[in-house]
Amino acid sequence: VDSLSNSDMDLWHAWRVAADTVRARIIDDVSRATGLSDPDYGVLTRVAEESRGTLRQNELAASMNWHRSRLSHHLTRMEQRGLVVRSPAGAGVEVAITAAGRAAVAEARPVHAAAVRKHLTDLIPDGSRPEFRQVLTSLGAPELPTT
Amino acid sequence: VDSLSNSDMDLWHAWRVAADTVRARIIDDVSRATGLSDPDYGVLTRVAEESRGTLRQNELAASMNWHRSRLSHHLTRMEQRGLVVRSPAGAGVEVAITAAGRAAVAEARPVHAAAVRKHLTDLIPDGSRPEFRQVLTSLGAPELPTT
DNA sequence: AAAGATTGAAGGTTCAATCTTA
DNA sequence: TAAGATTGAACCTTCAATCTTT
Repeated sequence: VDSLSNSDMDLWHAWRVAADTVRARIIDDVSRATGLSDPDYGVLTRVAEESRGTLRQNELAASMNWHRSRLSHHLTRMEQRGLVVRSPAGAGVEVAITAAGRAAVAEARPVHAAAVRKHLTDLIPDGSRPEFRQVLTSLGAPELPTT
Repeated sequence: VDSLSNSDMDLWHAWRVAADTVRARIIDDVSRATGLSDPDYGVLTRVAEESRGTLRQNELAASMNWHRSRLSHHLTRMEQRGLVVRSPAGAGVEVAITAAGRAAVAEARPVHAAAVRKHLTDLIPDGSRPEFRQVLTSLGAPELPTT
């Protein structure tokens, strides 16, 4: 068939609106309050959770599911703003969070948590949570290899 | 509080992964098969659904929830590729889909429908649909004015 | 050679400033 | 004047090509 059933169309629409809305609201709250973009926040929290505040650029990219070049471009901008520093490490590069970077995360974390609660988790009735979570998990699961 | 409960964190994580995954898969299928980006597809289908294949640029932006400038930049690129044409209309501008634009939509529509089914609706058990849809709708609902 | 990183180009998005026409 | 549209700058993302170190 070349188009969606009413029921599928309806679900698709609700999904798209919800996904766009929730994402935009959370990003907006965080960036408005702290000046950090969503990618900024992701990189900083990921590096900050390492005990040494340090991570191989390669592993950072892999753990965030980013292309090498995306991370490279982004770190260039973040380094210019003093949030992280790069230094050569063997074959690759090591990324370290700076004091300014830690301060930014400390400021952003509670704002982010509040935004997630306000725009997502608080809006989901307790009774619906388990099933909702279950559906989300299956949507995000890796595709089965085609063979 | 400045961080999320385990339950909230878990739900947030599942949400984010699912939202990113579904979006990426659908966009990927469509763009790989037709060369249309997600915004391209959105603009074309919106204009194509008008009986005259024509829409005020202003109304197009409003109905897609886009900023004026975003649409202006995007139409510039689409016009260069021959998918739409702009012409002055009173105070504003009228956007019309071209034959090439219609052909592109015709090609993309079934691909898009199949992708939505494959990556979203087919993965949701019938029994979960009503409640899932209900939750999505409340997430996407407009914020209550804060007065 | 292979892995890791960078670069430039092109598309996409937002913001603020500007221009145009009713 | 006000609504509608455009522009340029800055940031973000992807892709392909290149460079560097082991």
